[in-house]
Amino acid sequence: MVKSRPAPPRAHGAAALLPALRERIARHALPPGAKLLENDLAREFGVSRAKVRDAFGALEQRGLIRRIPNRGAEVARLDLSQVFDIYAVREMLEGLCVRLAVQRVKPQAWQDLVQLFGRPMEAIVKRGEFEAYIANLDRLRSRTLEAAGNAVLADMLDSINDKTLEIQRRIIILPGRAAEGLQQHRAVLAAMRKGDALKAEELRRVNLRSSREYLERFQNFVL
Amino acid sequence: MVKSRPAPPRAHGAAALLPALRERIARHALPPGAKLLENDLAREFGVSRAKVRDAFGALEQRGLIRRIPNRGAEVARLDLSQVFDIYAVREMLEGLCVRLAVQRVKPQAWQDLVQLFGRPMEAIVKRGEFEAYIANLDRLRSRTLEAAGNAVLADMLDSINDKTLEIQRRIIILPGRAAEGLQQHRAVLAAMRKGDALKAEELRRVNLRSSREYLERFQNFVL
DNA sequence: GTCAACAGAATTGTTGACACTTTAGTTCAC
DNA sequence: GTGAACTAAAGTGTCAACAATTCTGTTGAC
Repeated sequence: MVKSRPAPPRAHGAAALLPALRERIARHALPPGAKLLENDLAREFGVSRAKVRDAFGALEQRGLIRRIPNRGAEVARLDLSQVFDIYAVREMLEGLCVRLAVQRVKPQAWQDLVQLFGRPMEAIVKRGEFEAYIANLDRLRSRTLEAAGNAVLADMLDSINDKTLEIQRRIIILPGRAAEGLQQHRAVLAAMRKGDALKAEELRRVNLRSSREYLERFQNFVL
Repeated sequence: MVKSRPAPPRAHGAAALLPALRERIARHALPPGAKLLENDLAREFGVSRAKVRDAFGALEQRGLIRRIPNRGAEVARLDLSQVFDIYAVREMLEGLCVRLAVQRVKPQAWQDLVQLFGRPMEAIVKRGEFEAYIANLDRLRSRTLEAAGNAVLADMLDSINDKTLEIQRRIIILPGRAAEGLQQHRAVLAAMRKGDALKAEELRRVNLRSSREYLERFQNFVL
């Protein structure tokens, strides 16, 4: 057998290791159940096994991998009940995030997003350009998180996002979901633009419950 | 100098290390800013430095310690704004916890706690027995968490608790706080006993906002 | 053909030594 | 005395070798 030459990582070094693994797990480049071999990763990233081990520790803390003594590490599997648990928490935290954001910045700050979620996003949904749709959703999300100015909250939503990113992507491509989601996000943005923090919070929670219902209805397809 | 003989830990071994450090930090046995020396801890717990290092990694992930390269680890300091950030998140999550708990178990299940928070707790508050007061509060808390049956939520509240345990203790001993808190907890329990999940959630949030206000008013004393 | 026992390979877990950085203390010029 | 330069000590970061465990493929009895 020829000496295996794994695909070279974008960046070498210990600094790149942990983010790269998070990304791969979140995007299911490493699917649930995949085994992580210390030696392979050490070679691929050009770091010592000890560093890989450290990264595994961090990933385990975040609940992204599962380690069994003497038997190695594998990407954690999410069963449906765990996903619903996450949704319950996420609904509260995303709602809080929107409320804080509205309370902390002036309403005009959202004008560009209101416009982006008007005609441009409608066209994107009509053409089925899911990547662009998701990218704009992410822009809204990060703008809101930044405006909320709560590091603890940001941390928790980050951790949740790592675990459910791929599931969110699969929900968005379900029939009718993108269009329905867009309507809901517009409603949230309208409340934000008016400076109505409580209404924006409630509408964001409605949006997440709606997403949750799609998951419930199409669970066999998504998981 | 005589060979130092540190106070022996309750239990030896790697398994005891992480919980012990969490406990010491949460209770300010290791106060904010205290330096953590790898060698000392390794000797004290009878484990290798590598294990101590692993534990440090976990503590850092949880935000309990701060590590500066080549300069070691010290217990993280919480400034007031961070504590308020935590309170905002905690209000949402504890509220969710109570709501889920009420929705998942039959109302009679809370009867013993309703009684405990009647006369017995009133006497405890009157006599200023803060340790007993806190112990019963903790019983209510863990019962609710268990009934909620949401592991993700439990994890997050756990993490929050580690960071603010000592602050909570200092708030409780503020003048009038224990008595006021008891009234609020009784109201929550009454709603729980009636099976009114939404009302219980709202009352729990009221309780946390009230606690937050005490902190705001007495911040110079608490921090 | 099936299964248990065994041997070798692969993988993880642990340890100790060593290099690097920071801190504290000392010396010495002025 | 004061402060800069140097030295020693303490502590952290890194790595490679070794030990222990699990996995895999093979053999052989029935």
